[in-house]
Amino acid sequence: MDEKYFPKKIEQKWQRKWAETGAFEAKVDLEKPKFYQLEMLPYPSGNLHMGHVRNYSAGDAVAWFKRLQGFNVLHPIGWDSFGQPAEDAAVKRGVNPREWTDQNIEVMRGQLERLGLSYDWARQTFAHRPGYYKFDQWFFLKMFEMGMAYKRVTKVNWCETDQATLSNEQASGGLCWRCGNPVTKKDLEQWFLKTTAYADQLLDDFRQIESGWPQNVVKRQQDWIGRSDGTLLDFEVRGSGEKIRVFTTRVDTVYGVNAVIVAAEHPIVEAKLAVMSANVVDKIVKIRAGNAKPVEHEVEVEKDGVDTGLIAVNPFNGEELPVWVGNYVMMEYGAGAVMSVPGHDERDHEFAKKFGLQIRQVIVSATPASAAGGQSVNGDSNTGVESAAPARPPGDAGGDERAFADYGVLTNSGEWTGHASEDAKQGMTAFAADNGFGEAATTYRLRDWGVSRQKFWGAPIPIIYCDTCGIVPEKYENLPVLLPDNVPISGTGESPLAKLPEFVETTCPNCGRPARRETDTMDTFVDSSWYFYRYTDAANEVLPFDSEFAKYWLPVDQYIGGDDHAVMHLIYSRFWTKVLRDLGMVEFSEPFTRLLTQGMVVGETFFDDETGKRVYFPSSDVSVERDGKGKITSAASTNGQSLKYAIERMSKSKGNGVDPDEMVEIYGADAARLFILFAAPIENELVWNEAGIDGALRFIQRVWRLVLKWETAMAESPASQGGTDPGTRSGKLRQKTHQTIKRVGKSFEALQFNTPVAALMELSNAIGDLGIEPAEATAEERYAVREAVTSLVLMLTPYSPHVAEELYAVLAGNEDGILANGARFPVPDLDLAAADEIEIPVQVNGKLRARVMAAPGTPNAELEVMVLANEKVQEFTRGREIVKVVVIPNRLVNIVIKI
RNA sequence: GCUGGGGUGGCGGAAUUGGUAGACGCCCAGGACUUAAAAUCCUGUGCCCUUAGGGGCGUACGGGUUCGAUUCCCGUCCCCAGUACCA
Repeated sequence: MDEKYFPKKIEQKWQRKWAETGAFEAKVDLEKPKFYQLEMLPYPSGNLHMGHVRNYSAGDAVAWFKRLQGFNVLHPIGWDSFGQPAEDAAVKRGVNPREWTDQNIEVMRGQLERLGLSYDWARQTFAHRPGYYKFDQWFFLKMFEMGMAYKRVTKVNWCETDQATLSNEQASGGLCWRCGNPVTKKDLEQWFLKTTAYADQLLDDFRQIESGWPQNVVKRQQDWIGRSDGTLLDFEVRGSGEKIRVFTTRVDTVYGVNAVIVAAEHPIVEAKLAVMSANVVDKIVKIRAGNAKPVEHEVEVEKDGVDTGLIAVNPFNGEELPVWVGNYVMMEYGAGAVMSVPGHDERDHEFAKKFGLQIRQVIVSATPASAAGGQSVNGDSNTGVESAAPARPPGDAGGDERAFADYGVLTNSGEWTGHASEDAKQGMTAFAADNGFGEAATTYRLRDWGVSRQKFWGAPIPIIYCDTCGIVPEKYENLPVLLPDNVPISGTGESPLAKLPEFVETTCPNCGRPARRETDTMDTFVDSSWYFYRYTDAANEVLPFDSEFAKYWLPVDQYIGGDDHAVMHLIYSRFWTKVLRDLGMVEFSEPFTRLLTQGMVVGETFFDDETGKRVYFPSSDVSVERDGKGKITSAASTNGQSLKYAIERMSKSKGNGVDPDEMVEIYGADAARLFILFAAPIENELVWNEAGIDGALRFIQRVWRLVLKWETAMAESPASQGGTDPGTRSGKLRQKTHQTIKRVGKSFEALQFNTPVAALMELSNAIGDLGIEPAEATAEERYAVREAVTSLVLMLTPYSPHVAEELYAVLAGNEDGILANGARFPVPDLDLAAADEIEIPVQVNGKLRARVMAAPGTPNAELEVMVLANEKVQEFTRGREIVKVVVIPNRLVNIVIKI
C-alpha cells in the first residue's frame, strides 16, 4: 500500500469499481431481509449544498450499515425536477427550462458521485420527463374517478412575488414557502385533491409509526390537521325564519352567550345587506377588505366588528342576542359563525370589552380556590401556604380579568347548573339534537389540497373541457399529455400553456367535437408524493409501479430529510399512500416506518454595515470577536469596516456557502462525510466551521498509518483465537475492540452518528497506546491487533467507504474490498466485552473519595469490607460514626457518616 | 399569547436514563523529532486555592425529594422551533 493517504486516488478507484460491478444495484431477493433507505430527493437547482451533503451522508451511512449487516438494501435517488426555479431561469435568462434542468442534473449527479454515495443509479427518476409525469396524470385520473379530485372556485393563497398559487401547507404562517413573502387571497377556479377525506386516518394512523417518527413532526401534523370535536347549534334569526349555524367546542358555556358573531363573508350578511344601515354596510365592506389583505406575520390584528341590527335567539334559553360581524370569525372554518361567550373565551372577551358587551360567568372552577383569578391555578399543595382568593360573585365574570377558559362546573345555566363541563357538553349536545336545533360535529383545520398551478414547468392536468360533455378526463391511452417544448414564459401569473393554441385545442375524448385542454399544471408536490414507489419499478411504461415490487420493498424503512417538509411533503405522501391503498395498489397505510429529520447546516454570514452587501466568509478576511458562548459580538473586515452578522442557512447566494466539490477536492469525500456526521448530533443545527474537518482527515490518516505499520505483522498473525485475559496487552485490546463493536452497533441502530466516531477514535487510540512495535509483538498480540484494525476499518465504512474498502483490501490480502469479499459488520463477543475487573468509585457522604478495583459481581458484603478497609476511605471515616453504607452492585459504594 | 424542545468547559458535544460530570474532537499551551518549517508523536487543558500531597466550587438560577440529582418534582429566568384569532 501507499505510504501516504491520497483521498482522490482511492476515491476515484473505488467509485469506478462500484460502478463497473453494479455494486449498489438492488435486486429482489426473497431469501434476504430487505431494507429500503430513502433520503428526500433533491431539486436540481444547479449545485449541491451542505444540507444535501449532510442528509445524504447520513442516509448512506444507514445504507452501508444495513448492507454490511446482510440486508438487501434499496438506496435510490432521483430528481424533483419540476418547479418554479426552472421557470424563473427561463424568464430571467431566456433559457429553456428543460435544458436548464437537464444540465443542472448532470452537474449535481457528478457531485453526488464524487461524494461516493452508494446509490442505485439504475433506478434514477426524473419528475420532468414524460415517462414519469405520465403517471402523475395517471394518478390524477384515478383520483378523478374516485371523486378525490374535483374543481371549484375558491379563494386561494396567492404569492405576488412568485406570481403563483400556493396550497394551504405551502402558505403556512401566511408566508410563501419558497420566497417567504406574505401571501394574499385571490379568487380562482382550482383543482383540489380531497386530503380532508383522510383527515381522521392521517391522525389515527400515527399509532402505527409514531415510535419511529420525531415527536415534533407528529405534533406539527396533528396541529395542522387540527381535529376538534364540538357541536353545531342553530340560532334562529328573529322575524325571518332563517337560522345561523355556529360551531362550538364549548356548548357547556351556551348560557353565557352574549351575541352571535358571523364572518363578514357569511351568507346571512349578504342576504340582509339591504336592510342594514349605510354605516353598517360600510363597516362590513371595510372588514371584508381587511380580511383579504396579506397577513402580517407576528402582528395581532386588532378586533373589529359591527352590530348588524339582526337579532338571534339562543335555542337553550330563548334569550335574544345581537348579531355582530366580527373580523376574527373566519368563513372558512367551522360554520363561519360563532356564539360569543366572553366569560369563557379569550377572543370573545376581548371583543366584548372593546364594544362594551355584557360579560357573564357560567362556569366556575371545580377546585374552589382557583376560581378567583379566572385562570387555572396549580396550587402548590406542598407548601401549605395558600392564599385563599375570594370567589367571584355569580353572574359577574369580573371586569379586567381574562376569560376563564378551563373546564369546570356550570352555574347560571338553568337546569344544567351544577353539572361538570364534560358531562354538560355531552348532555347539551344530545339535548340540542333531540330538539332539532343542533348536532355533534367534528371540524378540521386541514383543507383540501389545491394542486392547480398557473405555471408551465409542471405536469399538465389531463382534463378536457367540452361544451357538450363538460369536464372530461383524458383517456389513459392518450397519456402522457405532453408538455410542449417551446412555450413563451412571461412569469406574470397566467397559465403559459393557455397561449399555445396547438396545446389548448383538442377534441373531446367523449364526443369527438372540438374541445379545450386544461392549461394549468400540477403542484410539484404531486411528483414527490409518490416518487419512492417509482423507484421500485422505475422503467415500467404501463403502470406507475408493479404492486409486486412495492410489496417487496415498501414501506420505506428509514426516511431522512429536513423537517421543513413536516407539513407539506410528509402529509401529501401519507395521503397518497392511503389513496394507493384504497386503489388496491399497496397493502399498508403508512409509507415511512421511520423518519429522521436532520438539522440545518448554517453558516455565519456577514454584511457590510453601510451598503448592506454580503461579505464572503471565511475566505475573505473578516475578523470577529466572540463572547463567552462563542457568539459573535462584533465583526470587522480587515480594512476596519464594521460588519453586521447573522447565522443563516448556508447557500452560495448568502455568501456563507461551502462548495461540496471544493471540500472534496481539499479533504476528500471520506473525510468530509466523516466530519459532517461527527460534528454534531444529526438532528441538531450544525454551524459550519472549517477547523473541525482537519480532525476528521487526521483521524483517517491515523488509521491509514496504523494499517501500514501493522500490515506485515497482521498478515503473519494466527487465524485462531488470541488471548482473552484483560490483564494482558492483547486481552485488554480485545476487550476494547468488542466493547467498541457493541457500542457502535447500538448507536447506529439508534441513528446516532456522532458518538460511534468517538468510539472508533478511542479504539484507534487504544491500538496506538499498546506501546509495542509490530516486530516484537507476540502471536496473540498480532491477532488482537488484526482483530481491532479489521473491526475498525469495517465500522468506518458507513462514514468513509472508499478508504475502508481500500484498507480492507490490504487486510484481506487481495484486490477486493469489503463488498467483493462479502465482509460483514463485526459482531461483538459479549463475554470478551465484559470486564473482569471493574473500578468502583467510593463516595463518603456523596463525595468521591477513592476508587477500588473489584471483580464484577463481588457480593455487597465483601465489597463493603474491602472499601472500609481502604486507607484513603479511612482518612474520612476515622473517628466518625458510620450511619450506613450504600452499595450499588458493580457501580458504586457510598458511605454515610455523621459529621 | 399558546404548544413543543432546550440551557453542560473557550467551541462542537459525551454521560449505560438516579450512581466517577466533561468521553471523543476542535482550539490553545508546552515538549520531542528537524538546520528550519510543515507533518507526526508525547504532555497539559472546567474554575478557584495550594510549593506539594491535596482541598473547595461547578451541568442557567432558587428551592425540594434522595445515601447520592446534569438526570426526578416545584418555582424563576433565558434561548430555539412551530403557530397566528381554528370558535
